[in-house]
Amino acid sequence: MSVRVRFAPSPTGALHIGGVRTALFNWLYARHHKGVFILRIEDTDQARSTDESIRIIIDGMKWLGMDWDEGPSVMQDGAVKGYRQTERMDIYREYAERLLKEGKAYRCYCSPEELDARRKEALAAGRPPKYDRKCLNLKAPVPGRTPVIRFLSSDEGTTIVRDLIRGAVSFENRQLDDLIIMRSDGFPTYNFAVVVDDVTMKISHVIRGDDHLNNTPRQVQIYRALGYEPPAFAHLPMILGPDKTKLSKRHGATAVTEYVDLGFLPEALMNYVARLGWSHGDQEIFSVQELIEKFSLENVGKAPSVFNQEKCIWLNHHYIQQADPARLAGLVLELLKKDGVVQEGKEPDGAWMQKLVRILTERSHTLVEMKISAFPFIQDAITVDEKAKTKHLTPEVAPLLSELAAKLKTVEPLTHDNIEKVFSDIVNPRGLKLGKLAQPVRVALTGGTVSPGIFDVIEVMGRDKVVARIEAAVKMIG
RNA sequence: GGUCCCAUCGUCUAGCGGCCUAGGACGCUGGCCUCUCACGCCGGAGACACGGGUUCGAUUCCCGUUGGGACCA
Repeated sequence: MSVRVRFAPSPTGALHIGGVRTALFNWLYARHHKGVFILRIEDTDQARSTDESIRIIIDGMKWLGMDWDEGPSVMQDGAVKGYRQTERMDIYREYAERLLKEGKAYRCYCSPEELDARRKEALAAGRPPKYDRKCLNLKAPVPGRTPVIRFLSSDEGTTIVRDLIRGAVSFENRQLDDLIIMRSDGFPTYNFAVVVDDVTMKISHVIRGDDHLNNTPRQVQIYRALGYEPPAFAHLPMILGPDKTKLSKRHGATAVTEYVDLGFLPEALMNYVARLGWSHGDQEIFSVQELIEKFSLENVGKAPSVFNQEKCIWLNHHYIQQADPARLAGLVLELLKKDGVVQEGKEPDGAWMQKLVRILTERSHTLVEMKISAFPFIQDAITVDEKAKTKHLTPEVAPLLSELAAKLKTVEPLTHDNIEKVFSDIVNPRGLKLGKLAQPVRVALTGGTVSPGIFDVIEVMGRDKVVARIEAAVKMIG
């Protein structure tokens, strides 16, 4: 059986982590089985759906490197065409008509108020608040009312959902009432639209969040009523926030765009999200290729998992170490431009940017950290931290700094090893430890007490800035 | 409230009856390295929710309790 899977988000806002995980597992499953991955937009909630949201979802997936074989296209003017439910209205109507004709669905004219009243009544009488099928055997339309269409569900026996992750989950049919499949405004309801979509798109495996597990028996019944065998289901456990409730905005960053802004690399986020609910022995680090090779629904767990940003940062650090310096240089440069630290057209030399990035990589957990560490190298002026100044820029180091500045003026070439020699020549005769000179110089050059190795700093910062800043520090001491 | 799902260190997880005095990773922590901060390396604390079964033997199977979650209302 050929694999056809889909990711079907509602375009009502950002692409959040939960959505990414669902998309990722579908994508990995498709790529692993050399199947087809479809992106489909569930925009029947017209009031909340926007093209802007679709574009955000598309951008997010592209950023992560998830490509799809079938899906909507973004036009020149930003409009989104294809693979969206609002373009498929007549298909839903057609299928609903069919059920109606076959006596598997019926029109219902009950108003929301009436339904509500009867529900309360039932509740008060201790009966389950199910729809009472008042309209089931209606002979003629009720004048002045637009009907909804209800699915006639069976009220005996059980419906078994065969789930690749949960096993067989059974539901008593009498618990399920005759759900509305078409609203009075002519729009299909979620449970009906998904089934019609999945049937017409020949979806083989429905991989989605387990918040849909309870909807599944109804959908299974609709599949059968329509004359199709249901696809294979795989309900993924939820991703929770640190307080173990469903991950949401109040838990901090939940949208992919936020992870971009926080300075994450897409491969780090992908690796992290893949390991949420899925594992492959003890392995933590997976390239995209490995994920595709090793991914299997059998190794997806059942328990929900908490999103842990610390671990995601650790992975990001790992991938920053692995990344090509040219790529990192480009990304950091973008951030510097966004901050206005670098002006358009006045970009530093590319080779130099790479040199800079190389000395910053080791201690950067995010691109944003890297960008901040780059400031002293890029900006003309630095601000010297007061505490660092009083601690390290003391009168007794002034002569050492002066001597250093003088010597650095003539060292040729200005390389790590040569600089190290200069430091030794100043420090050794006096019986001082290197740190005695290195820390003050660090403060003089960067304004703070944290930086890459001081010889690297000097080499990359360049003679002019270095000498000027050391001399300025000497003056500062007075 | 009804239905359904879930339950191993703080977190992500390995474990698919004996290999478990429960392994790895993040985080935390002690040390080493060291020009600062990191990185790296070595070590440490830290979990099978509880109670019944089944079995020669349960983290692993079954039932219940408790606790979480989701959906429907």
